[in-house]
Amino acid sequence: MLQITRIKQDKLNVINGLKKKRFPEAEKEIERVLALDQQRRETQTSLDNLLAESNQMARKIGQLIKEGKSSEAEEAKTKTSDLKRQSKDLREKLSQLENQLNELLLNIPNIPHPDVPQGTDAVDNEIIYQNEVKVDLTEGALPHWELVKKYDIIDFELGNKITGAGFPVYKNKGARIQRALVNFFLDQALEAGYQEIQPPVLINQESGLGTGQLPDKEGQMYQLKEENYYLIPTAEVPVTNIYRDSIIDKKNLPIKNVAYSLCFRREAGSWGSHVRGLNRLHQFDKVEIVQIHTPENSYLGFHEMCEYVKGLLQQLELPFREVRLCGGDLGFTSTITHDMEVYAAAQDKWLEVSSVSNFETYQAHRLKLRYRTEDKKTRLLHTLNGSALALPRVLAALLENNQSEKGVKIPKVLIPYAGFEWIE
RNA sequence: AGAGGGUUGGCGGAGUGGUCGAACGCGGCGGUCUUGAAAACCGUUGUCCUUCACGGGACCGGGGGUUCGAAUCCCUCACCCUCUGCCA
Repeated sequence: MLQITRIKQDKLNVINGLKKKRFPEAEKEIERVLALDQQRRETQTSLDNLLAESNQMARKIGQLIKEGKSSEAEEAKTKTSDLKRQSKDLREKLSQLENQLNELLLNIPNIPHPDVPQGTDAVDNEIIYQNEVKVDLTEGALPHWELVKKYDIIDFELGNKITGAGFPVYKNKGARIQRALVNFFLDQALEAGYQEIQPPVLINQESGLGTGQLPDKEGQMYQLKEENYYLIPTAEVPVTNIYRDSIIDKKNLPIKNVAYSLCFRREAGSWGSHVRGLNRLHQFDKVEIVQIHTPENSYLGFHEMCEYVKGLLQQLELPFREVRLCGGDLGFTSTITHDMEVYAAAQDKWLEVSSVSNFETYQAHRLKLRYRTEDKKTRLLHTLNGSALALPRVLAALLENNQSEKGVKIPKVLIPYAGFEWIE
């Protein structure tokens, strides 16, 4: 959520930023916010004055009763009834204004960083890095959805039977390679100084609001109506919400957390014939990294995270590129996002396996996540997160790129984790 | 799931209608003392809104109500604890 003070002080840049993000009617919405805020403050002032008067009267009445002057007290009581009615009205008006303002702000996205390129969709994204790894596919190479059948390691039909589309069953070396990937990713993160967290996979509404999945992505999350809980779409939500409503001691910064979790996404509307096999699932495994920084340091953290993720892909010997998302493709809550895409050779597609973002104060404002400055003031922190990594597409690329007549070769770093060198 | 008890500041813990934003203890911060530290002693110590400022206002789990006045009374929701039930 954007801060009103920022909108006031930096209106033009905010509007331009929203336009870059292709937010419709930016000027109009911002003017509405400012007008509502003006009204809100005026109402608050009148209410405060009224309450101040009431408080004074109440104190006076108490005094009179103590002194035994009951008739004077009664007289004063009748006077206050009018104040009471007025303050009740104002209170209602104020909370209405606050709700309206909140509603409006909740639906205004974050402002992109100046480095974010203009553009409307993925076509306008900027490729800022691509590594040197090349793939030599043998004749008759298969896409991963064929390979998993051939080696009997992932069963999509079985998943359909048990649950439905997008809930695959991992079997044999398929299950073991999953476990290997998770452990490899977690160990790497620990080595890089991340603290490991195992969060709940169900979250309440407040947590969803805190990181901005609500109200923006309500339809994308599975919901437990009975309890009003949501299945997490990413560990970002529970992990970042650990720090909701807190003032962090500066000496504990930066915070670096890593969490492995299952992720659940309805992917409503985005299911189609072009998404096959592991390319898009309703349930998948992901290791997520989260960092919390002071505003001064958050871009150091951002770049560190990008480099870290690239290091993982390099170790897995996968061809990948780093893509800076353009304004139109940028997520609702993000200031800047770099996607890491691996090349899956058999289907000849780049697959997103990680998304590293800096949210600056956008989440922190909703989360009330602050730290104390030298002069003892509280100030919003910056939150960041990234996948490190999401498993299915990494696996898809590994299978497709490393296949040969002999089978699928496991990358060196994973062999100690997997306990085998080939899927055959 | 049923019955009962509870939720107060960073923590512990008073407070059951009238200067209570809240005693007291611990912790934190500043100081005195000390070569330094500890101990002792003195002072200080919540968040948010509003105002250029003085100041004003809100917050004692969340929401609502009673009252001139609520941390204190009532309703409701959430959570925690104990016992019973169920269960990996």
